[in-house]
Amino acid sequence: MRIATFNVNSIHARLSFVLGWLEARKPDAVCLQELKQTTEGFPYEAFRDAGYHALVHGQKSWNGVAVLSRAPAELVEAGLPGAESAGSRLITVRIGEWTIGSVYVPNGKSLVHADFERKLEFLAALRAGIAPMVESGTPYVLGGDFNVVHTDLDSFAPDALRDAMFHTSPERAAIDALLETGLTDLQRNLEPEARSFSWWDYRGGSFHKNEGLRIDLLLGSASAKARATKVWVDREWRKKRDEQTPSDHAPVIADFE
DNA sequence: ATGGCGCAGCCACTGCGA
Repeated sequence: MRIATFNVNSIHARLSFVLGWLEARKPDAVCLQELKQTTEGFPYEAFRDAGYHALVHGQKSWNGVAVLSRAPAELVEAGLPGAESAGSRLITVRIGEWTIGSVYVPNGKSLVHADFERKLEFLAALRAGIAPMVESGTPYVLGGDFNVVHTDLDSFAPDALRDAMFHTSPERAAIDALLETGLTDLQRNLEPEARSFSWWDYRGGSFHKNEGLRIDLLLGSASAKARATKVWVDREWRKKRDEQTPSDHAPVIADFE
Protein backbone atom coordinates (compact mmCIF):
# COMPACT_ATOMS: atom_id res chain seq x y z
CA MET A 1 0.00 0.00 0.00
CA ARG A 2 1.46 3.34 -1.08
CA ILE A 3 -0.18 6.51 0.28
CA ALA A 4 0.97 10.02 -0.67
CA THR A 5 0.10 13.62 0.11
CA PHE A 6 0.50 16.41 -2.43
CA ASN A 7 -0.42 20.11 -2.22
CA VAL A 8 -0.86 20.75 -5.93
CA ASN A 9 -1.53 24.54 -5.89
CA SER A 10 -4.45 24.35 -8.39
CA ILE A 11 -5.61 21.06 -9.91
CA HIS A 12 -6.46 22.95 -13.12
CA ALA A 13 -2.95 24.38 -13.56
CA ARG A 14 -1.34 21.07 -12.46
CA LEU A 15 -3.50 18.42 -14.18
CA SER A 16 -1.01 16.96 -16.67
CA PHE A 17 1.78 17.32 -14.10
CA VAL A 18 -0.16 15.31 -11.51
CA LEU A 19 -1.15 12.69 -14.08
CA GLY A 20 2.51 12.28 -15.04
CA TRP A 21 3.46 11.92 -11.38
CA LEU A 22 0.76 9.24 -10.80
CA GLU A 23 2.09 7.32 -13.79
CA ALA A 24 5.63 7.49 -12.42
CA ARG A 25 4.98 6.71 -8.74
CA LYS A 26 1.81 4.61 -8.95
CA PRO A 27 0.43 5.42 -5.48
CA ASP A 28 -2.63 3.49 -4.26
CA ALA A 29 -4.10 6.59 -2.60
CA VAL A 30 -3.27 10.30 -2.70
CA CYS A 31 -4.34 13.13 -0.41
CA LEU A 32 -4.58 16.30 -2.52
CA GLN A 33 -4.73 19.88 -1.19
CA GLU A 34 -5.21 23.35 -2.66
CA LEU A 35 -7.35 22.22 -5.56
CA LYS A 36 -8.66 25.78 -6.12
CA GLN A 37 -11.59 24.09 -7.82
CA THR A 38 -15.22 23.34 -7.00
CA THR A 39 -16.39 19.79 -6.29
CA GLU A 40 -18.36 19.83 -9.55
CA GLY A 41 -15.48 21.31 -11.54
CA PHE A 42 -12.94 18.65 -10.50
CA PRO A 43 -11.49 16.79 -13.55
CA TYR A 44 -12.90 13.36 -12.56
CA GLU A 45 -12.73 11.98 -16.08
CA ALA A 46 -9.01 12.60 -16.53
CA PHE A 47 -8.29 10.72 -13.30
CA ARG A 48 -10.72 7.92 -14.16
CA ASP A 49 -8.87 7.46 -17.44
CA ALA A 50 -5.66 7.20 -15.42
CA GLY A 51 -7.18 4.53 -13.19
CA TYR A 52 -8.12 6.64 -10.16
CA HIS A 53 -11.35 7.27 -8.30
CA ALA A 54 -11.70 10.68 -6.64
CA LEU A 55 -13.71 11.90 -3.65
CA VAL A 56 -13.61 15.69 -3.55
CA HIS A 57 -14.46 18.50 -1.14
CA GLY A 58 -13.89 21.48 -3.40
CA GLN A 59 -14.23 25.25 -3.25
CA LYS A 60 -14.10 28.02 -5.82
CA SER A 61 -10.70 29.78 -6.10
CA TRP A 62 -9.26 28.69 -2.74
CA ASN A 63 -8.58 25.59 -0.63
CA GLY A 64 -10.23 22.35 -1.74
CA VAL A 65 -9.12 18.80 -0.82
CA ALA A 66 -9.57 15.33 -2.29
CA VAL A 67 -8.48 11.72 -2.00
CA LEU A 68 -7.58 9.77 -5.13
CA SER A 69 -7.58 5.97 -4.99
CA ARG A 70 -7.08 3.00 -7.28
CA ALA A 71 -9.75 1.02 -5.40
CA PRO A 72 -13.21 2.53 -4.99
CA ALA A 73 -13.49 4.65 -1.85
CA GLU A 74 -16.43 5.46 0.39
CA LEU A 75 -16.95 8.97 1.74
CA VAL A 76 -16.75 9.13 5.53
CA GLU A 77 -17.08 12.91 5.85
CA ALA A 78 -16.48 16.06 3.81
CA GLY A 79 -15.56 19.03 6.00
CA LEU A 80 -14.56 19.49 9.62
CA PRO A 81 -17.40 20.02 12.12
CA GLY A 82 -16.93 23.34 13.90
CA ALA A 83 -14.60 24.73 11.24
CA GLU A 84 -16.94 25.22 8.28
CA SER A 85 -16.10 28.93 8.03
CA ALA A 86 -12.44 28.06 7.30
CA GLY A 87 -13.44 26.68 3.88
CA SER A 88 -13.07 23.21 2.36
CA ARG A 89 -10.03 21.84 4.16
CA LEU A 90 -10.71 18.24 5.25
CA ILE A 91 -12.10 15.13 3.62
CA THR A 92 -12.09 11.64 5.12
CA VAL A 93 -12.66 8.46 3.11
CA ARG A 94 -12.52 4.70 3.62
CA ILE A 95 -10.66 2.40 1.23
CA GLY A 96 -10.98 -1.21 2.32
CA GLU A 97 -9.65 -1.40 5.89
CA TRP A 98 -7.90 1.98 5.59
CA THR A 99 -9.32 5.32 6.66
CA ILE A 100 -7.59 8.26 4.96
CA GLY A 101 -7.93 11.99 5.60
CA SER A 102 -6.65 14.85 3.45
CA VAL A 103 -6.22 18.13 5.32
CA TYR A 104 -5.19 21.67 4.39
CA VAL A 105 -4.53 23.65 7.57
CA PRO A 106 -5.07 27.43 7.27
CA ASN A 107 -1.90 29.44 6.65
CA GLY A 108 -2.64 32.08 9.30
CA LYS A 109 -1.27 34.98 7.21
CA SER A 110 0.67 36.72 10.02
CA LEU A 111 1.02 36.63 13.79
CA VAL A 112 -1.15 39.72 14.23
CA HIS A 113 -3.82 38.77 11.66
CA ALA A 114 -7.16 37.43 12.88
CA ASP A 115 -6.56 34.37 10.67
CA PHE A 116 -3.73 33.27 12.96
CA GLU A 117 -6.18 32.66 15.79
CA ARG A 118 -8.49 30.87 13.34
CA LYS A 119 -5.60 28.62 12.34
CA LEU A 120 -5.17 27.54 15.98
CA GLU A 121 -8.94 27.04 16.29
CA PHE A 122 -8.91 24.88 13.16
CA LEU A 123 -6.11 22.73 14.59
CA ALA A 124 -8.07 22.32 17.85
CA ALA A 125 -11.19 21.31 15.91
CA LEU A 126 -9.07 18.92 13.84
CA ARG A 127 -7.84 17.20 16.98
CA ALA A 128 -11.42 16.64 18.12
CA GLY A 129 -12.54 15.56 14.66
CA ILE A 130 -9.88 12.92 14.09
CA ALA A 131 -9.89 11.36 17.56
CA PRO A 132 -12.64 8.84 16.67
CA MET A 133 -10.68 7.67 13.60
CA VAL A 134 -7.58 7.07 15.71
CA GLU A 135 -9.54 5.31 18.44
CA SER A 136 -11.21 2.94 15.98
CA GLY A 137 -8.03 0.85 15.89
CA THR A 138 -8.14 0.32 12.13
CA PRO A 139 -5.27 1.82 10.09
CA TYR A 140 -5.77 5.57 9.75
CA VAL A 141 -3.56 8.01 7.85
CA LEU A 142 -4.01 11.79 7.93
CA GLY A 143 -2.01 13.39 5.15
CA GLY A 144 -1.79 17.03 4.31
CA ASP A 145 -0.30 20.48 4.40
CA PHE A 146 -0.19 21.35 8.11
CA ASN A 147 1.42 24.77 7.62
CA VAL A 148 3.47 24.31 10.79
CA VAL A 149 7.19 23.67 11.26
CA HIS A 150 6.89 21.11 14.05
CA THR A 151 10.54 21.07 15.19
CA ASP A 152 13.77 22.93 14.41
CA LEU A 153 14.81 20.07 12.11
CA ASP A 154 11.90 20.96 9.85
CA SER A 155 13.08 24.48 8.96
CA PHE A 156 15.98 25.80 6.88
CA ALA A 157 16.47 28.64 9.40
CA PRO A 158 15.11 27.54 12.78
CA ASP A 159 17.00 30.17 14.76
CA ALA A 160 16.42 33.17 12.50
CA LEU A 161 12.73 32.23 12.20
CA ARG A 162 12.12 31.27 15.83
CA ASP A 163 8.69 32.53 16.91
CA ALA A 164 7.99 33.68 13.33
CA MET A 165 5.04 32.35 11.32
CA PHE A 166 4.91 28.51 11.21
CA HIS A 167 7.58 28.36 13.94
CA THR A 168 5.64 29.59 17.00
CA SER A 169 5.05 27.68 20.21
CA PRO A 170 1.24 27.60 19.93
CA GLU A 171 1.43 26.21 16.39
CA ARG A 172 3.92 23.55 17.45
CA ALA A 173 1.83 22.72 20.52
CA ALA A 174 -1.19 22.21 18.26
CA ILE A 175 0.73 19.57 16.30
CA ASP A 176 1.81 17.98 19.58
CA ALA A 177 -1.87 17.83 20.54
CA LEU A 178 -2.74 16.07 17.28
CA LEU A 179 -0.05 13.47 17.95
CA GLU A 180 -1.28 13.00 21.53
CA THR A 181 -4.49 11.46 20.15
CA GLY A 182 -2.34 8.47 19.12
CA LEU A 183 -0.91 9.58 15.79
CA THR A 184 2.73 9.39 14.71
CA ASP A 185 4.61 11.54 12.21
CA LEU A 186 5.45 8.60 9.95
CA GLN A 187 8.46 10.18 8.23
CA ARG A 188 10.01 11.54 11.42
CA ASN A 189 9.49 8.14 13.10
CA LEU A 190 11.55 6.35 10.44
CA GLU A 191 14.07 9.17 9.96
CA PRO A 192 14.57 10.85 13.35
CA GLU A 193 17.44 13.09 12.21
CA ALA A 194 16.55 13.84 8.59
CA ARG A 195 16.32 17.41 7.32
CA SER A 196 13.89 16.70 4.53
CA PHE A 197 11.81 19.67 3.41
CA SER A 198 8.54 19.42 1.48
CA TRP A 199 7.97 23.08 0.49
CA TRP A 200 10.22 25.68 -1.11
CA ASP A 201 9.19 29.24 -2.07
CA TYR A 202 8.89 29.82 -5.80
CA ARG A 203 10.94 33.02 -5.39
CA GLY A 204 14.63 33.61 -5.11
CA GLY A 205 15.87 30.17 -6.12
CA SER A 206 14.81 28.72 -2.77
CA PHE A 207 14.66 25.16 -4.07
CA HIS A 208 18.18 25.16 -5.41
CA LYS A 209 19.45 26.74 -2.20
CA ASN A 210 17.38 24.15 -0.27
CA GLU A 211 15.75 26.92 1.75
CA GLY A 212 12.62 24.95 2.53
CA LEU A 213 10.27 23.81 5.25
CA ARG A 214 8.84 20.41 6.15
CA ILE A 215 5.16 21.20 6.52
CA ASP A 216 3.56 18.36 4.53
CA LEU A 217 3.10 15.38 6.81
CA LEU A 218 1.68 11.89 6.84
CA LEU A 219 0.40 11.08 10.33
CA GLY A 220 -0.54 7.48 11.11
CA SER A 221 -2.39 5.58 13.83
CA ALA A 222 -0.59 2.76 15.67
CA SER A 223 -1.59 0.09 13.15
CA ALA A 224 -0.56 2.33 10.22
CA LYS A 225 2.76 3.15 11.91
CA ALA A 226 3.47 -0.54 12.47
CA ARG A 227 3.16 -1.20 8.73
CA ALA A 228 5.08 1.81 7.40
CA THR A 229 8.36 0.77 5.81
CA LYS A 230 9.53 3.92 4.02
CA VAL A 231 8.50 7.58 3.87
CA TRP A 232 10.18 10.05 1.54
CA VAL A 233 9.84 13.46 -0.08
CA ASP A 234 9.63 13.23 -3.86
CA ARG A 235 12.00 16.15 -4.56
CA GLU A 236 12.36 15.20 -8.21
CA TRP A 237 8.76 16.31 -8.80
CA ARG A 238 9.34 19.68 -7.11
CA LYS A 239 12.18 20.32 -9.55
CA LYS A 240 10.66 18.87 -12.72
CA ARG A 241 9.38 21.13 -15.49
CA ASP A 242 7.26 19.38 -18.09
CA GLU A 243 4.54 21.13 -20.05
CA GLN A 244 3.40 22.51 -16.69
CA THR A 245 5.32 24.11 -13.84
CA PRO A 246 5.70 22.25 -10.52
CA SER A 247 3.77 23.08 -7.37
CA ASP A 248 5.74 24.85 -4.64
CA HIS A 249 5.21 21.65 -2.60
CA ALA A 250 6.75 18.25 -3.27
CA PRO A 251 4.71 15.07 -2.83
CA VAL A 252 5.41 13.01 0.30
CA ILE A 253 5.10 9.24 -0.18
CA ALA A 254 4.71 6.43 2.36
CA ASP A 255 4.91 2.69 1.69
CA PHE A 256 3.13 0.19 3.96
CA GLU A 257 3.40 -3.59 4.24
C1' DA B 1 17.23 50.52 -6.30
C1' DT B 2 16.00 45.44 -3.54
C1' DG B 3 13.64 42.13 -7.27
C1' DG B 4 14.22 37.78 -9.06
C1' DC B 5 6.82 33.40 -8.33
C1' DG B 6 2.63 31.66 -9.61
C1' DC B 7 -2.06 30.76 -8.84
C1' DA B 8 -7.49 32.71 -9.57
C1' DG B 9 -10.58 36.22 -11.00
C1' DC B 10 -16.37 40.38 -12.65
C1' DC B 11 -8.77 40.32 -15.19
C1' DA B 12 -3.88 43.78 -16.57
C1' DC B 13 -4.08 44.67 -10.85
C1' DT B 14 -5.12 42.57 -6.44
C1' DG B 15 -5.30 38.95 -2.91
C1' DC B 16 -3.23 35.04 -1.35
C1' DG B 17 0.11 31.52 -0.45
C1' DA B 18 4.10 30.15 3.39
